[in-house]
Amino acid sequence: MPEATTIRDTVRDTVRGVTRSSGRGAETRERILDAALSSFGTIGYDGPSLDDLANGLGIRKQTILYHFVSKRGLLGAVVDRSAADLNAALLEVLDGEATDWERVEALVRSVFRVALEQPLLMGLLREVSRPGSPAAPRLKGAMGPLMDRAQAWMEREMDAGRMRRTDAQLVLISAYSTVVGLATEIEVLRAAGLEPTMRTVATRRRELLRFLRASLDPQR
Amino acid sequence: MPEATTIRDTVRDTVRGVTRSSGRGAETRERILDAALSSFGTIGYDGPSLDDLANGLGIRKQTILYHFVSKRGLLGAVVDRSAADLNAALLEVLDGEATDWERVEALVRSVFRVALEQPLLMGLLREVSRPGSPAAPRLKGAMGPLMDRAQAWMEREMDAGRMRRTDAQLVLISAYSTVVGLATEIEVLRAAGLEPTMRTVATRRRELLRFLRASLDPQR
DNA sequence: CAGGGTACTTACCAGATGGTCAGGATAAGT
DNA sequence: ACTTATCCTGACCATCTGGTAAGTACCCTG
Repeated sequence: MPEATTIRDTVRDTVRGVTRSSGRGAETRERILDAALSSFGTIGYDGPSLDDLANGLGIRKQTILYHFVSKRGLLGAVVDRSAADLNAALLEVLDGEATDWERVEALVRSVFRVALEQPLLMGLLREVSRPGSPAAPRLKGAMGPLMDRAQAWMEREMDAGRMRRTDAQLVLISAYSTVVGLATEIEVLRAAGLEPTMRTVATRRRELLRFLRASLDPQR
Repeated sequence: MPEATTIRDTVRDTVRGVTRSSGRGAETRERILDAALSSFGTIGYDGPSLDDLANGLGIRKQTILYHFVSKRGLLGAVVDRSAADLNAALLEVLDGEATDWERVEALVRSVFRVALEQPLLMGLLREVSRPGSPAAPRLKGAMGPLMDRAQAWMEREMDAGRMRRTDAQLVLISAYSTVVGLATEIEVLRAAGLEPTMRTVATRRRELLRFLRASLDPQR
């Protein structure tokens, strides 16, 4: 049975990885997740073999499979953990007291802060944005609710006239692409032999804010 | 000898693919290149196996290897052909009569036109921008001269005071990232179920032009 | 018609990869 | 001391993958 392995095992694969999350071997588990995030985020899901990952950790591949059942299970766990990090950063802002345009600015700054602190996470995002990526649905599931919430909030703001009326989803996607593109840009800079400076990032952030302002701000 | 296969066979692999380029089987060759561009540009170099590609074409995998010697040779040929397309579009502008800022605008429009007409090519660019991609050096070799020329031209303009003085390379990379990011954005839009509209592209182009203007235009 | 180059194929293979299975070690509970 | 659950490992395997070897069919040219 070489086919029909798309939805079924995506579900099955993570039953164990999710439920049992603390105990003696939790440390190893985290180390595996860190290494996987690093590798998946840079060279992609198919980049490292389980043996590669295991060797890098001084561990046998079977240990990885013990913790995550399958390679896709590992990917799922990595995506889940990273999405949780992003969600936490964004929820903090969404639950904060900033209002209207301030809140948009705060959201953007928050995302860019995460991008700077955890470039690997951005790499994973970019990787996951690829068409064929097996993690795409997983990420959609993990980040979807937040996106829906953001979209709903924006539409409420629009209804109240505090935000110019446009397609909220389109704006969100555009913003998302900018952030993911930032990861790409950093990689390209590195490939060209230039260390990414703070200036690059700041420029992009300014651009994104300007774009959002142009799309959303009711005055002007 | 499992290692040491980076530079040597990149060179060797394409000897045949490049030299013999017309004849009876040239049609098959082009069909293979088309399919490879499409697959590499969407799901990456490791995405399709040679069997996948061959099956999609109703051909045996050995036929592909006959024409391109190895899978990397195929990738090299795809990158070369795509880079040639891009080069042609850009050279047309560079050799044109537009001057100063007009020329920058013409270049940007030219690139975006190519991006719209050949989205697959953009996909390949994005794919190639990934850190581990085996095609990165190849693209660098194929596009490098043009980039150098553009950079030299920009620096001449700067010396002549017709262009504000900044790091030409940085500006080029930024522009490149924007274009590649556009490809990503289109993919994300598709993944979200939205057909990419002309509006998205136009917005991005306007942003890029504004960015370039802000970076380069001596007045303002 | 002999000979050689071109285009393509069948048969086959060595290595890598994800994954299974049957343990072994250690600490905790009874 | 015996059991049990957790964590980890060695041995093994089925499959897939890029690649090689050895043809076959079809021209064209002498």
